[in-house]
Amino acid sequence: MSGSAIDVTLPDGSSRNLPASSTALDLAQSIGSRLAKAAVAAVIGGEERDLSSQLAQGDQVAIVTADSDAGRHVLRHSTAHVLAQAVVALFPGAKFTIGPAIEDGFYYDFELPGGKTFSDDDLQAIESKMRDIVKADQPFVRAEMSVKDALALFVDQPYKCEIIERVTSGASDGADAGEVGGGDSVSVYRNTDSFVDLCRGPHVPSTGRLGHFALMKVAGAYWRGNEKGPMLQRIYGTAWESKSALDEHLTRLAEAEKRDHRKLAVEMDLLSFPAELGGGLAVWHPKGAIVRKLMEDYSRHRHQTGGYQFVFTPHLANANLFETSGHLHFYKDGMYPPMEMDNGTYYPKPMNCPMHCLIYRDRQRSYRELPLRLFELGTVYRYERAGTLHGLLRIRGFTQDDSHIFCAEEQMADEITSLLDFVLSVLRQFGFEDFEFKLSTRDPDKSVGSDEIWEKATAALIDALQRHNVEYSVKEGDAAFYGPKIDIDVRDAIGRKWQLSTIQCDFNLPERFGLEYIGSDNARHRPIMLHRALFGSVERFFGVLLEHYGGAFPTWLAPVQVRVLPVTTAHEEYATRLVEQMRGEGFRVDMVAADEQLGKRIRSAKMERLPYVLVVGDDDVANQTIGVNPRGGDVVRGVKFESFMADLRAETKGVLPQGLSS
RNA sequence: GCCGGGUUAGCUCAGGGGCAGAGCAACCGCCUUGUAAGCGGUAGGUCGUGGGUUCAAUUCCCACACCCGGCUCCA
Repeated sequence: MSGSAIDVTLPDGSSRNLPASSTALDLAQSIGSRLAKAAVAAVIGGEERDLSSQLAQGDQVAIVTADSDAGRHVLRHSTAHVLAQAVVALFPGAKFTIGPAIEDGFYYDFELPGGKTFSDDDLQAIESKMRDIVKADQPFVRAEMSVKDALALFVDQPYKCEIIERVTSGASDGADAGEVGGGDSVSVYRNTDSFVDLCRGPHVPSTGRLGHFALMKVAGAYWRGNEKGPMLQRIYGTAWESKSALDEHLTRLAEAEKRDHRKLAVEMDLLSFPAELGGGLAVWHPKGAIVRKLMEDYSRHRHQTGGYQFVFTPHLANANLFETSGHLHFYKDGMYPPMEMDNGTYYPKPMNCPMHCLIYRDRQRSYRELPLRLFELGTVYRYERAGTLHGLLRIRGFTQDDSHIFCAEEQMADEITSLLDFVLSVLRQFGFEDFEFKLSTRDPDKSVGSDEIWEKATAALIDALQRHNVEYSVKEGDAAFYGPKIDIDVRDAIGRKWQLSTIQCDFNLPERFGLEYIGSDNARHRPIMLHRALFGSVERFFGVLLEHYGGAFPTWLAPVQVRVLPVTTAHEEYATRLVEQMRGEGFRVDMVAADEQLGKRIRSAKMERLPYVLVVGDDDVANQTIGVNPRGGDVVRGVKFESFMADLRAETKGVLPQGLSS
């Protein structure tokens, strides 16, 4: 081995001998030209660096390729720089702020002179300018400089100066670190004589490595996410390692758009949001209502057999109740305004828990009654700010599948553990298989109760998660004001994540309401309260389900399960007999008479996403058979009607108890 | 709440200071049909609401309601 050579170690443990002062790109080159072509950055000694970084003797080096998560992150971050350069070139005087890579893409926030805003036409012009920059194959040249020099360099860019000052003064909350790194010096990346951006990197070697991107939309965004700060103009884009990856992404977006629950709800005549009713308030049409009812029936069935007791509580309550619970203190702005009445002030309820506390407190409780599980499909009203409403997913009046479990402290861990089983089992019935767990902990500024009880409650939740042996992430400071919680996310049929269920531990409301039970020691004790919702909001869950199934509800949930189509009028009598028999067994069935051609009627049924279309003609009348056209399957002619019925019964059996299937 | 865009027939959308348009759906005929759009006809509108400019406003301006994309918020 010559003295002027170095050895570096690759991720697989092998080592490689290179000439001294070789760069990461040289290393990639020496491994293979295909790798070098795919390379966008390197990880040297655990740190993400540019490909132009020089390697030293003994370095651990991994080449980051464009088709990895880390590689796409680099591509997107670099593309954001190109966006900034294009905007600065096209809009003289524009101030650029931050431009990070995000899931599937990137954005960059700008402030335009005179408070101007971007239009869709601007977006096209900017994208075209970006393509010029890519074509010019400008290098990304890294430089480190002192804070003083950097401040001088960005003298016309107040937001950049603010970032530099915050990071170097140690005031950064971490969000800025992605831009500059930190320490006494900062790094910048220069593309041209006129364009240089503050950045930690790494970046691709040159803009020619980019190109599979698209600008998606323009939106307002607050500087530093601060509602009281200036409103900036944000441009969102997406960027990928190849044309095919970009196309796939755009196809996924189109697929998601097709599944949009607001669109499907109109197409399938499920529900609507009449403007006359006011924002965020829905009315349920018969076909949406039957699906919702089935969901609720299933929920009631599971709760009834799961040891819960049903309760009902009113929609309004005296302000005193919400003062006791603390809701008025923490969420007054999110509550509907009060109504003054002869004997006091009343509010529409934003939560059911205070009322369940009153039911508990109505009489003295014994330890023998615990855990006491109260369940209600309780409709609540929350004054969501106008700009936050979003179909069924963010709505002002909604129904929670809400339970409050009152238990002794020593029962808490077991109760949470069995609750997790219960939640997952219910969610699985709706076709969800992929779950993620999040533990939210206390925010000292927005909470009540002693440190001690918060620690106990958090420990109980962690214990339950560990007993289930599941991975979970921790969200610091995300808890409710009364206690920590576990939230459960699910992935839907096309891989999107939705937060649905929540299990919350509460030592505080029992104290505020003075809840007690008499223990076996004949002394008074304070119960623990567990809040939990599986669907969360029935409306929101319905919206998620609609997108998850793309409108094609499974047979047990479908508004119409079977449609019978007589080939001609002559077969209508036979068709009617079949319909009556199926309805007699509780199935949801209809018939469309032969006023239109069969092909047209089949098409309509398919567009309505019906699970089964039965076609009956001469052969079928003669042989007591049907033609079965199942959703997503092949047509089978000459099926014995009884055989189809046996399959249909088997398919829907056991979800709901007898008598609740419609 | 903030920034931007939007609202025309039941739905999807075109149009544009001077008689309001299409496709699908609906309704009425004809066709009697074997697995994803048969043919013909009819009807359907205070162009989101209110105000303003104008000889004239669905079109331009303002306000409000609702919707969409984000931001912020989300017990």
